[in-house]
Amino acid sequence: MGRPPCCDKLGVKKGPWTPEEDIMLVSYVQQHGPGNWRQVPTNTGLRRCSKSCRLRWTNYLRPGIRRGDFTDEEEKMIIQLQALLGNKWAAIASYLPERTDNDIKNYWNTHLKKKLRKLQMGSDEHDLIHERKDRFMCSTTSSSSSHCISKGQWEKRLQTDIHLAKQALNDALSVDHKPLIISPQIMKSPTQTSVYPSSTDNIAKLLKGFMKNSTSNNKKTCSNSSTRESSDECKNSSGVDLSEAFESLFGFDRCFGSPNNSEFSQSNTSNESKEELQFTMFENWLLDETAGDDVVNQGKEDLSNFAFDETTDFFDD
DNA sequence: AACGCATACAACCGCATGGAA
DNA sequence: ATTCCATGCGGTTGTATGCGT
Repeated sequence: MGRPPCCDKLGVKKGPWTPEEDIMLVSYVQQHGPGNWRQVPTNTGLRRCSKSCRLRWTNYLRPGIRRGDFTDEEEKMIIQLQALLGNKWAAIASYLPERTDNDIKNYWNTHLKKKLRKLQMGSDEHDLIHERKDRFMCSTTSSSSSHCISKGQWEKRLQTDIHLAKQALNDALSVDHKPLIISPQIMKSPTQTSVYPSSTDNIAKLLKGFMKNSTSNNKKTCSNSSTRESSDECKNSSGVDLSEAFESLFGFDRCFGSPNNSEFSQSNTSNESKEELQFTMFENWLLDETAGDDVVNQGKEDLSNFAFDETTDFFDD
């Protein structure tokens, strides 16, 4: 029996999301929380497949997503984890809570794959290639190795590392599916909120880009690009000040600290009672999500002890 | 300035999985 | 035990943008 399509193909919009659609989706999730995606198109009026809504939320609108350049630390971590786990992007993403699996996957495919290939093919000298292969093997394996090892040893070590990684994953999953925080930046942060900007940022950037585009080219809708630059024009084609509308929707953003997190939140006036009112179920859900990381951090040293120090010169040529 | 190619990334597609009925 | 549904996941595609000629 064939599986029915996840959504009616007729009348379902595809392609890039507009800021208006984003706002509709985020406001819905704010009220109802994520989940029950099947109901989202019906309840929001979005002419999108439920799957598309979920994907848009998890990959772009969800709070806590950091976009843009990957740090060296993140890069190394991805390489390490990819070596251990393979293309298990969701598993890898669980170690980089600010990044989505999609982002990591894209980054791997567009940057890291190439970098590694270059590293392996970069030298004409055969010996040098061997030396680098050995370095690669050393650097992608156990933290405890400070010298290069034979292939057999390397395979054994890899198995051990996989075992450790699995253990760490189990640990992570056993504590209420909280992500394992490895990033030093996150470790250092006194509260999770400072590294957990709301989705406001994501849409704020997007909106600004949209406004820029819509003023110069009304017929073209832009969606999503973190690279879109700012514009002072924040009205859409219908004259609605989207930034204001957005602010009214997401004024709670300031509750999550980080004043530089949101361009919109900067213009907020302090109003405690208003803030309290805006402290919705959605926020509680967010806060719940951020709780308990300290507990998770315990006993996660197996994986966090990966020898980043051994790979610090990984891309040095 | 125009064109073509390369790159980056958002979004889609189809399959897998787990849970409820 | 079986079916159905919701969601998760990884691979792939489409398109905007950048860059070189």
